[in-house]
Amino acid sequence: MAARTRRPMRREPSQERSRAMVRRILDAGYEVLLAHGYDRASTGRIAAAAGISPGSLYQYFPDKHVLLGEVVDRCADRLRARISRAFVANLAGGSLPDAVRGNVLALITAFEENAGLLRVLYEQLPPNADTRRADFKHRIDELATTALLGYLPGGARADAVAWVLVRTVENLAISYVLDPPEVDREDAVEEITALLTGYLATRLDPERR
Amino acid sequence: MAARTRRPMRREPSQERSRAMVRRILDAGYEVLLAHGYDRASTGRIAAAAGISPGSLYQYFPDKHVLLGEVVDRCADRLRARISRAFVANLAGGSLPDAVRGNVLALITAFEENAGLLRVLYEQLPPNADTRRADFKHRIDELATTALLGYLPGGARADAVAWVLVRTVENLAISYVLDPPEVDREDAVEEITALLTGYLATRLDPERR
Amino acid sequence: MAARTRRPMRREPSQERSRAMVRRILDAGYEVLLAHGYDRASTGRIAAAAGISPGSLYQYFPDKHVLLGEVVDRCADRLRARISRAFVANLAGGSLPDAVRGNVLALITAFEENAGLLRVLYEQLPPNADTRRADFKHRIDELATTALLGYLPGGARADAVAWVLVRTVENLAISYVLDPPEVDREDAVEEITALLTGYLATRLDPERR
Amino acid sequence: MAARTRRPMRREPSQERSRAMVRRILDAGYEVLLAHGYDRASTGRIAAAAGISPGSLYQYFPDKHVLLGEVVDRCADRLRARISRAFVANLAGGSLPDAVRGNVLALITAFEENAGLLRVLYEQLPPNADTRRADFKHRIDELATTALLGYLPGGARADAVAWVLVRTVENLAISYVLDPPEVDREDAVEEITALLTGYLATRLDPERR
DNA sequence: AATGAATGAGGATTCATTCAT
DNA sequence: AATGAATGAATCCTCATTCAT
Repeated sequence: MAARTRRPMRREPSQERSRAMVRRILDAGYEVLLAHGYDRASTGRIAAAAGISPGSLYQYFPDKHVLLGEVVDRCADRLRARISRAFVANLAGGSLPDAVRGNVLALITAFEENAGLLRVLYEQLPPNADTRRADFKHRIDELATTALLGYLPGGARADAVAWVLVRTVENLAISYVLDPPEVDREDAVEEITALLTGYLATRLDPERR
Repeated sequence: MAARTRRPMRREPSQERSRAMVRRILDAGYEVLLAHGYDRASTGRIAAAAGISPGSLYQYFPDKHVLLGEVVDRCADRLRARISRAFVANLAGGSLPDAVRGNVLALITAFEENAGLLRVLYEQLPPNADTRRADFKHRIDELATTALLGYLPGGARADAVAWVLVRTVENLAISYVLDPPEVDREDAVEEITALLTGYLATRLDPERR
Repeated sequence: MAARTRRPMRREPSQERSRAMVRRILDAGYEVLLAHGYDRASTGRIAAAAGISPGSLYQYFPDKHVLLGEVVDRCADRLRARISRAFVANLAGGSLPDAVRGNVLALITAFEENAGLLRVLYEQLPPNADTRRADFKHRIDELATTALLGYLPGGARADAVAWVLVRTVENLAISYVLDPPEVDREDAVEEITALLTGYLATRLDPERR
Repeated sequence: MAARTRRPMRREPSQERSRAMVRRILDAGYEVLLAHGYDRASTGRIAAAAGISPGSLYQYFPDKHVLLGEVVDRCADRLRARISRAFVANLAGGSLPDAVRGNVLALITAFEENAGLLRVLYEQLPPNADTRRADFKHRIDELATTALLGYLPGGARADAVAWVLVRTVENLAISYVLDPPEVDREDAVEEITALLTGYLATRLDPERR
């Protein structure tokens, strides 16, 4: 299977192998995280899931928390990428309500497709990794804030407005997915859209206020 | 094997005593939870905090998770009571914006005064107690929904509207407290109020729609 | 086997039991120390030797090093007691050479009878317990110094003289026991005696110098 | 199974290279031993210090203990050489007390300049290397014994006398360096000299006895 | 009812050693 | 000869739970 290099590897495929191993471990960590939850994600289980020996983990990560931290980072990055794509696909919409509806729908869908991951990120606490989750949130924030600031007038409260909008969409979408109400999906989307549209209309056209 | 108690228990109001003990243990659990976080909340520490022996915990709770579950329940109940009072105090407000602003402010304040508790409830996961947090949320929901349904016309989507409103206020208030944005408190309150008022206006007076 | 106390132990025999357990653990630690050496003295082995479970060690000692520290202390104390008795038995001797010879012999004998223990104390390093061994030495020092200062005039160098004497006897005795030379025991004792007697004679009677 | 080396090894002076490598490893071992102490002297750290891979150690040493054993041997040899030079420089002295004083001083100085090494040899136990330290001692013994036997009459107890003298000087010097008493250096040297001179005088001139 | 000592499985981490390349 | 990744046993310690008293 391996290349039959006669010379002692001048092009260091070890770099490659190492990265593959890290990937494998992170995948295993992710798997264990979803399957057992944060506190049951022991080094033993992760090693087993990665098909390696427990000691080998420490060749690639200094300790368990760093490892799990990177797992969570990867989760977050994936989710962010997914969301990013969703937003981009809906920015070009026509009327304001349509654009908003599209984005809300896209966000909910993105979350629904990653419910397990969302649950880990939002319900399984990395004990002292408040930071990490905050980081994740802030990264989504940035993304959405950037997208929204285009629509807003540069008024003094632009930050506050962006914060309200971003937190509202995100929280509602997450609430809808992680803690589903007994409400039709379409109705939910429609109401969220109305909520945001009304607010946005006010903020986009200050005179109406 | 049976207990070798000589005296037939003097008619002590054991029912009473038992309840007092449960209270004491739950208080200890709460204390430990706040002081050490969920995973460091060991039975030993809780027993010590309650001034009893670890074995005695099992006289009152079948295992650690049930115990901590009830602790979390009590936290939630306390918080709910606190919020309930806040709402009640602000329902009688005059104009719609004033009433909304009052409630938003009350909610944020209530959360701020219980930030530690909130952090435990929202950032420290009871490992498989997804249920529990959902329960907590739902109970707050009920409360607020009840309060809000009074304002809403009995249209088909009343539930959806209530859900949106409740989730929005609560999530925004929690976000503001647990993950404070760089936004003035007054600005935040004002924007949240605007968001909700605009939406409520639409929903309260269907004709405008 | 156990006492059939009907009342919940007003005279706390637990105190007693606890002390017995500590003794048992320390004995086990000593045993393991002699049998396997310091670095192989693992908590597991000690627990096994004590016939208890590893976790139980921590009911009585905060960690392994404290436990082993106390084991070493006990060794040292035993040895010191042994030596103390030996000295006392020989202090009443008649002529100076006889008294010295008696003490040298007593010390060597005491060490010979505790060679294993001596080996642990002098050849098995408690990694950071330099302190501990120094303590042990100093305690023997005190003992011997006290004994010797009686013979010395209160000259300025009394300390130096006592130090030389004590270190010399002790080190020679230990060297003889731990690292036996190819020299007759009697000859060794005789030479050590001569060494010390000559020096003492000089120091006890300054005029001769 | 056999090594698949294509070229017949170019006639490299492998013998030479091998010896150089062994030296490098032993130096690394010494360095690690001084820096981290015996139990922290892991193969990994030694390999790192030698700038080679852990696996390569096993090309030159069958296992860790042999490696460290040789490290200790080298330490001892170096120390012995140092001491040897010190003795030689002081043997030509005039009067007996002067010669003795010179040697005592030289020994203490030599030990002081190698206190770290001394500490490893005397306080850090090679777990079962009782042997090794004894070896070291015996080699110093030989040296000093040889030097001293010149002064001694060939009586039956020459060995015992030499043993007493050597052990006494060495132990006192080591005690002084590793476990410094609260005694002036000069006083200490003077007393040690007196101790030895008195004894030597007796033994060198049997008639006085 | 209460105790609290005892348990023992489980967890994170280290490290001497091996082996495919 | 050299590498260094992989191993896996061993180590220390924690903690939920039980049980004799």
